[in-house]
Amino acid sequence: MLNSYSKEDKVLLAVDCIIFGFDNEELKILLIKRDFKPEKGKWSLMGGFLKQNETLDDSANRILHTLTGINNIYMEQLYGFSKIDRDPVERTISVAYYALINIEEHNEELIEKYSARWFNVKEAPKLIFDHDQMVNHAIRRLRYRTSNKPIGFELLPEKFTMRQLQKLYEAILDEELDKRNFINKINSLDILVKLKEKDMTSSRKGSYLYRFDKDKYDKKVEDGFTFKI
Amino acid sequence: MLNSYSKEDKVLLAVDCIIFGFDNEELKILLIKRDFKPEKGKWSLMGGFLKQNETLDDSANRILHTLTGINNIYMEQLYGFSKIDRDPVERTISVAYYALINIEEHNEELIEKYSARWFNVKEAPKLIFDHDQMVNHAIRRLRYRTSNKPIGFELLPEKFTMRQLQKLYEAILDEELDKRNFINKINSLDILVKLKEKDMTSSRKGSYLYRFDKDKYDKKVEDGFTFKI
DNA sequence: CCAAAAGTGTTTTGTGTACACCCATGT
DNA sequence: ACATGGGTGTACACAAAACACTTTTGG
Repeated sequence: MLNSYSKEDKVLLAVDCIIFGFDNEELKILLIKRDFKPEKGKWSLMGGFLKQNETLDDSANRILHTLTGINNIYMEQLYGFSKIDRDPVERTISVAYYALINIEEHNEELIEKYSARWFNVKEAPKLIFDHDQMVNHAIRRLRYRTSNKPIGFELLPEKFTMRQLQKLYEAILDEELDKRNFINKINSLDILVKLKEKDMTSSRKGSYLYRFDKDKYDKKVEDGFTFKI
Repeated sequence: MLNSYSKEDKVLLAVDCIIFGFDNEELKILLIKRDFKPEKGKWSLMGGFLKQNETLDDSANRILHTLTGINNIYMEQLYGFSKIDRDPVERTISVAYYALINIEEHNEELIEKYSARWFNVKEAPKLIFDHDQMVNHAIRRLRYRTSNKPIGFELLPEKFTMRQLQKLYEAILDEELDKRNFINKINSLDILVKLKEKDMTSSRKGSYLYRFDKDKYDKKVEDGFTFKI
């Protein structure tokens, strides 16, 4: 009877999450201030250890929920980090995930409980272990993914203006985009619904609100459409 | 004193490798026939368990060397697979890697020792566990990567003809390409050296051999060049 | 002389990029 | 009336795609 690979080494497996948000101006990441050793008081990604009865996705979901109070967050597995001494306490392999949340939805109590704070990705402090490397990896992946999949909307409220969407892409890609070209491109994709409502907070004229039409997008994909910005 | 995360679960961490080769006609993968339980006699990816003193890359290199006898194989980490029951023997997380080798270089003895065989990716047998999923993942990544990095050459001998290179891209992308457009594109990249030698095996006229000029490519990249096919 | 693969340019089409003015409104 | 951001279309440049004939040479 074969019921274990008993002579093989077992290791600790951690999951660390790069949580992205967008405040209408800058791309941000949510970091926590460690209140435990090692590196107590330093900034870090939110993480945790994989449990025996969880998948990596389960674990990432649990960790994300713990810090934000939100379920069903958009997330994607990034990469496995395995340098021998990456965690000075004990050999730990970490699988990094990145997640996209609507920054308005986070739970203040939890943010306080974990001494968490949103940082502009360009002004984030140095992080513990190899977490900076994880963040860089996440940004690269985010740039690629948002250019080829309509996931940017995860960072916005359900209703948003064209200007917000453009600012979002500018923040992610870290480059300025031409307003007319951007709008033409988005409109040619034909996956947004223009609402009758206007957002009046940003100008006297007001700007129309849009909504991402997921059903329409899914149908177009079935017919061979590929999102590309 | 803090020297272990003692109450956390530890898990077995496997590394499984999708090994690609190219025989001038088709994209192939190297599979082994398991001579151990579970699933003895079934086809599988080559794999192994991560050891305490190895990184994931180390582990993948070791596994690749074990089967092929080759060192310094081009490889890239793909994804972590973690379904609870993916391995019926014991909870095992597997990190998949894909690797590219020149199919001529493999070691016959080792191939025999592990009952390995090259399969056309389109005609591969059903594999154990979630290995089919890993292979699909690897093919998608390979398509993306070969379109954006000059790694296809890893699958060819050092000297190769334009026809071989085109066939390689056709096999990877699983679509036919126009001969003139392909050659024009490759030439415009200006990263190959045309040799004086001809390959006389494929036609009476013979076709010129080329070599990838890595130094030239690296210099061009420094100057902002980006490979794109 | 013929079969088989190698080699070679031009035209058309589509996509990306650059660019400037009027509109609506609250104060 | 004016300041502020919102909204709109066209021309040009470049890259991708379509496309067919000539060359070489061993048998």
